Amino acid sequence: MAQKLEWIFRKLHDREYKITPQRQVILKAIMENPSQHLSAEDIYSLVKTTNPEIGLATIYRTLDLLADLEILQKMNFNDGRSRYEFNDQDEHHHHHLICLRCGKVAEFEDDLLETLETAIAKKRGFEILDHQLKIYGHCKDCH
Amino acid sequence: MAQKLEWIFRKLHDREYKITPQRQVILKAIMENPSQHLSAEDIYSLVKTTNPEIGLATIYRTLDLLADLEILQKMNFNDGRSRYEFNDQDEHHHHHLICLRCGKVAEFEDDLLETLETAIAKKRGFEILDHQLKIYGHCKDCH
DNA sequence: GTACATGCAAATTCTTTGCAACCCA
DNA sequence: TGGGTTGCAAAGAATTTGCATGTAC
Repeated sequence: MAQKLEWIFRKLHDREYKITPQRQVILKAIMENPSQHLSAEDIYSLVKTTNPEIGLATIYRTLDLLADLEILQKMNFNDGRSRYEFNDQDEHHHHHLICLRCGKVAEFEDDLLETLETAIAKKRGFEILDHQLKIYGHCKDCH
Repeated sequence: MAQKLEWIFRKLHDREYKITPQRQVILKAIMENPSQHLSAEDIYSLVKTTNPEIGLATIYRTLDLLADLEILQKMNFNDGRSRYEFNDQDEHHHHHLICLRCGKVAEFEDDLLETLETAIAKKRGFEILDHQLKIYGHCKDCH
């Protein structure tokens, strides 16, 4: 984890972005809450406990930056706000099972899509960079 | 197409919703612009040419209603607004290829996901009602 | 020292809501 | 007729922006 942070700092540094305390605490907050699909507001409240003076605009600007750098992935679950999580390109992609009753979002891993992707790429001349699969339904508890 | 409209009117009627002229023109506008992934504002401008007095709030209320009835599907392409299209449950699901350069959204059909879905359903006890696959990359023209 | 970052508040944008007038069934 | 619907304007919610001040490098 410290290793991951270092890697990110280096990525920022390489592109001449400053490693500000705000950026550090925001990254730490996200890192300490894995698989939480945090919104800007979520991160704001997490970070305000240690850095009360931080502004919500800084959160938004930082999240935008990190998403541009492909460090975070910006996602949307149709609940009116964007949510963010690490974009671990080295790991397998994971997808989301969204319960329409309780709203819980679970994750699952999968490789099956890869065969599908190569087929699409060939057929449509589309260069695939990323994908997102959302499955809606009722989770075990609500079913 | 007239048949589809009739089916929708019947669905509305069955649930005691009124078939107002506004609802009719909104449905027609969406029907006459297939595969366009229209936003509320898009539909507003389409409809205003023939019904200048219509209000944007009516568009939103109608789209909400139609999405609740699963006549439309509400989708999100991270461009800051919701987009809508018919939810043709009888047809095969189609998914989206989103170009990160020009923003074009193309569709493709697929059944491969079904094997994946039954596996998930069994393993996680998750009852699947719907799914959405988005693939990001560069389209043929931008590549 | 300087250009990039931040905090604050105001502005924007999308969407929702309250309410009186309206009109489909 | 009467309750669902509409249009309008105002309210809300999420996100962005302008600008003076602050600070990483």
